[in-house]
Amino acid sequence: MSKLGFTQPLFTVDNVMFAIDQGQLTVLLVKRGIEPYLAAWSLPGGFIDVQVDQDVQACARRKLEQKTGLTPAYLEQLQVFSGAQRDPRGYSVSLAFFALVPYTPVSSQISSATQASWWPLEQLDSLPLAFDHREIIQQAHQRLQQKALYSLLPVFCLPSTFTVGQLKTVIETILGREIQRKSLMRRIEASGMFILTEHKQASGGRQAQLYQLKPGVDITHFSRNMGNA
Amino acid sequence: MSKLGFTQPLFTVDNVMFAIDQGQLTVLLVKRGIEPYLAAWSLPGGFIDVQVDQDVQACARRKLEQKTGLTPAYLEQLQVFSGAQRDPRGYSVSLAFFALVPYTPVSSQISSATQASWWPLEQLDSLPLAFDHREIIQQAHQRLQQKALYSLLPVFCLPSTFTVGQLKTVIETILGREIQRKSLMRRIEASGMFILTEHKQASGGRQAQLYQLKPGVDITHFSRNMGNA
DNA sequence: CTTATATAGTGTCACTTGGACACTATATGC
DNA sequence: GCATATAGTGTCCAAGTGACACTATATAAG
Repeated sequence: MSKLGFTQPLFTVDNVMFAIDQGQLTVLLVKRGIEPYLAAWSLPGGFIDVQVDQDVQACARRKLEQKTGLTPAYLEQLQVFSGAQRDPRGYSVSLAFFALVPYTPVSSQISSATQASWWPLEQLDSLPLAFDHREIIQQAHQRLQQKALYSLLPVFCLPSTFTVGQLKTVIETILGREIQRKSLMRRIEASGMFILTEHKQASGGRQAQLYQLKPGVDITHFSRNMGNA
Repeated sequence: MSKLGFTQPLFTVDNVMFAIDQGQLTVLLVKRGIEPYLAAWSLPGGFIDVQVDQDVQACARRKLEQKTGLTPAYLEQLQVFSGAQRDPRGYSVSLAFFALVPYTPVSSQISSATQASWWPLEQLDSLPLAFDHREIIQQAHQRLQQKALYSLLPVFCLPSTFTVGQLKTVIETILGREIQRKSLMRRIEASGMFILTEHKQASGGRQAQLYQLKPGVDITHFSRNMGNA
């Protein structure tokens, strides 16, 4: 049995927070202000503060708040990325989180020197990213796409009241292809997750019903995947 | 930005390894030889050795090998359990793994003083367990049941060649209810994951076709759940 | 006011895949 | 041979999604 006093790895937390902006799936990144990877873009995260953070989830929320000023609408563990090589400072273990939020501009509301910004996934190829963050983002993206097939998780990319059309667009952006409005409406009703409100107009056309998440409901997992996948 | 030198949490790895023995879903536990929770049963795991373990996955395998003499047929990350209270030695972050293996007796092959043993899930209620390991086991059990609904992952609880009847029994044990043999056969064929061999007899009856996992195949994820769930 | 058009929502049928269950196939033991 | 036990197939039904036509209601142009 191991005793205390062993060399421990560096434990950190990273957040992959997604939002939809102008029909594009975007991820929140911060520009690093210190070595290593100085001035490279990276996932908002950092070391846990055992005095402050009740658990790793709380740590993830705090890091997001501090580095970007945003609070995730949805947050779950993704997976651990680890190894001796991934961080030049030493053996590193990083727990990546996967988060969703309605799009909110972020450029000016951060007090610290670090710069935060939303980046469309499509533009990441040409962006210098720190550590193995490119791979982490890719894993998170896959998870998001998977969940969009068997749940309505993408609602967390929308404001508290939204229309079916908006949700359809968000899901299509995440999946990268079109889905049937009819199928989506069937799921919205079958899930029982939502309540109705008044009306609202969209760009020229019939007014759309506004939906709202019932407080405290769990996300329904459907027994079949959507989108013939 | 955090600097090095911060107090780091204790990072550990735990394994929830399942097998089927005599029609019962069992989990592999070891009796603790040190404080805290001396003499309580616990998940095989421990501290990472940054000199030896290439990553957390390798650490999990090493711990299983050292403490139980077994090598998992399947191993994946479950999730992190963390907090200031879960370990009296200090703020603790534990990455739990979820593992499957064909049942193998384990009592005598361990060299160390720690004692390892398979425990049926049904008997855990009356067993004193260390830390929050009861909750971790429960989470792993849920994950296993979920995966059994949309994949043939339970094959990793069987020897390298097996019959449809055996797989059916394993899945039924995991789910705690019966499934249709016909449905299972449809999935086995549709997955393309298996190849055939000769024959084999079961207790009085027609000989059953023996199947074998194709080397290097990925586990198929079906687009619908099985077992009307 | 009428009409074109754009978006919201419904009706309906086909297709896919699991559930149910009867039926056939092949082994063992009496 | 016959009973029985397990293996495997044939077939119909049920549930949920895809496709797509059709209806409903808003705005804008003439």
